[in-house]
Amino acid sequence: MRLSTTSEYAIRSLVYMASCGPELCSVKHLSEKLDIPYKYLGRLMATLGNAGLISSTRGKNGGYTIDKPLSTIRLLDIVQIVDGLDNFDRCLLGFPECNDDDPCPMHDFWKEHNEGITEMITNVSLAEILASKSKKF
Amino acid sequence: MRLSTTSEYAIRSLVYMASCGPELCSVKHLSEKLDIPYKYLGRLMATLGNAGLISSTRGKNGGYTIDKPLSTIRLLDIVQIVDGLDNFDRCLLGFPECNDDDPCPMHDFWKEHNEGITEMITNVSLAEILASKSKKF
DNA sequence: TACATATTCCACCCTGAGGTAGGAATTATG
DNA sequence: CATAATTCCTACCTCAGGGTGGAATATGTA
Repeated sequence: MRLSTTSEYAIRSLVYMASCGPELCSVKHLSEKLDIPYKYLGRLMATLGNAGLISSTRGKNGGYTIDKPLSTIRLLDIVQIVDGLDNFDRCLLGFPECNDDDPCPMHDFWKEHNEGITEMITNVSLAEILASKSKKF
Repeated sequence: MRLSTTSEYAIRSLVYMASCGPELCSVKHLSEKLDIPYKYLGRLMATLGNAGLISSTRGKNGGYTIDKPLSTIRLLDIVQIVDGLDNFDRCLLGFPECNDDDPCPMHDFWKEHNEGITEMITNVSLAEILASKSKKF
């Protein structure tokens, strides 16, 4: 019942970048601010860049920036790029066919939570997350 | 947002055993009925036995049986034995200190789902699961 | 040129899932 | 009673994938 470490890194990095506005964030800066391994974060940011979620600038004073409206970047998009969506909207016992008509033994107990989480990651965007009162990244 | 494969195996096996009543279930029988790798299931059942959740009988016509009231075996107990509880009641972004007073950026969005799931696995027992109308194991 | 930064390739460690090989206990059967 | 069959049990081995670090390369700025 958790995200992968990589997804955690990605979300935290993007939330921090969003909080910094349009200015460039280098991997080194992000790594130090968020206490994320530098090399690993470098590759993760490249992945997010290749997916079109962020854009990069090389050379001195380079870095990454978010060049899309924050409300268009949903949690779902981030997780999908990093980990895929196989672990979401999934039968708790792993049955490929599990629904109201042909439920697994856990279906009735799992359904509401599964749907709630799926709805949450689908609808929550960086804009909503930034509006929270958190002091952490 | 899923259980480990091993936890899935454990729950499915115990639900099936519960549905069989007090009679012995061999690993071979369970493996074939539930389509779970034989050797892997053997070790898993031994683990559940060592933890006291089920009891074993060796020799011909031997197997495993549940000798406790089904209402006393909670989903939490099963998952705890197999995987531990580190992945439950956990901050979505991995912060060790995350609560209403010092929340992470995702806290407000994750809290209700986290609490709901924790409450579900804590309160649902094999007795309730057996009462469901599922035809799968 | 010198430096800072992104980007890519390779090697490593740990864990989960699964397999191989045998030992220990109990029962069926000649 | 003796032996074979069945079953639990335990110790290692393999393999893939996630997370990590080192090193080298590409690309831009001062």
